[in-house]
Amino acid sequence: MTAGLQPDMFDPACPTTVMPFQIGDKWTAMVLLCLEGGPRRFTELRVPLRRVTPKVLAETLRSMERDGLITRSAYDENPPRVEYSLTPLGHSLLKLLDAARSWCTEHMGDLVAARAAFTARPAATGS
Amino acid sequence: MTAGLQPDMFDPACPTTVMPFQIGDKWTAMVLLCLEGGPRRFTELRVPLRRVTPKVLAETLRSMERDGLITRSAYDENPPRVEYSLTPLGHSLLKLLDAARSWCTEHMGDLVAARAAFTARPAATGS
DNA sequence: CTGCATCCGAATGGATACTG
DNA sequence: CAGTATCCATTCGGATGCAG
Repeated sequence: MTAGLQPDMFDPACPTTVMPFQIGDKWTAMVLLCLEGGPRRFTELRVPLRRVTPKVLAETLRSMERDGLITRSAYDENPPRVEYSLTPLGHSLLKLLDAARSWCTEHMGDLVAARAAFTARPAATGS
Repeated sequence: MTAGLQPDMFDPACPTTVMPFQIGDKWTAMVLLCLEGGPRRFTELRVPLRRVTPKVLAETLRSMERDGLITRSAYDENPPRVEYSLTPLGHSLLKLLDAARSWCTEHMGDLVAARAAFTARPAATGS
């Protein structure tokens, strides 16, 4: 496979962005997801992650590599090519991420309802 | 139960602090854990969380309440008393947290090893 | 006791521009 | 293409002090 990544893979409008769960840095989980389908190149990752600047993406990738979540393979060609891929450890994290996503799917309604209820509450005892 | 919380429940030296997960804000997960055994009072939470200032704890609690993770019960007594307890939603999150902790337990070795390997690496191609 | 207000410092995340 | 370097804005966590 390794079909191109969908540019709208992480729609900013997606309500899951307000989920109370985070893996690593802000973009770590998304990178994990992007890498799920096979190795990806730096620029390739920037497509669905178009909100991230190269600097931040590089930092994220670097820390993920440091933690053994991904592998960086640089090919000394011209033009240069670098590929990032998931390690077994990264894959195992993916499972956890999946659990988190399940939770989100399952309880998003409650969450939204809770927020709505909370917002509509201030008219209580006091003012 | 509701026995007193252990002051060293979250030892700063605990290596799990470097884990790549986070639920909500920095302290959310710990509050969740503290509330696992039953309702707790504000000051009571400050014992194991002695590193957190009242302001931040209040903020954390507030946002957790907003998300329907906990319930805040204020008793208009003298002296004032306020108790926080987990909602079903909070409990369900606890399960997820548990999954995360399992992952940590299981893969912490890999993580530490990866970091060590990464640190010891810079002597590669170049200087 | 509870927890809000103000001010502050550190850390993140990011924009822009430049290099191998 | 794949980053790095510099600078900047915002946010976050926190210290201190005050109020109900």
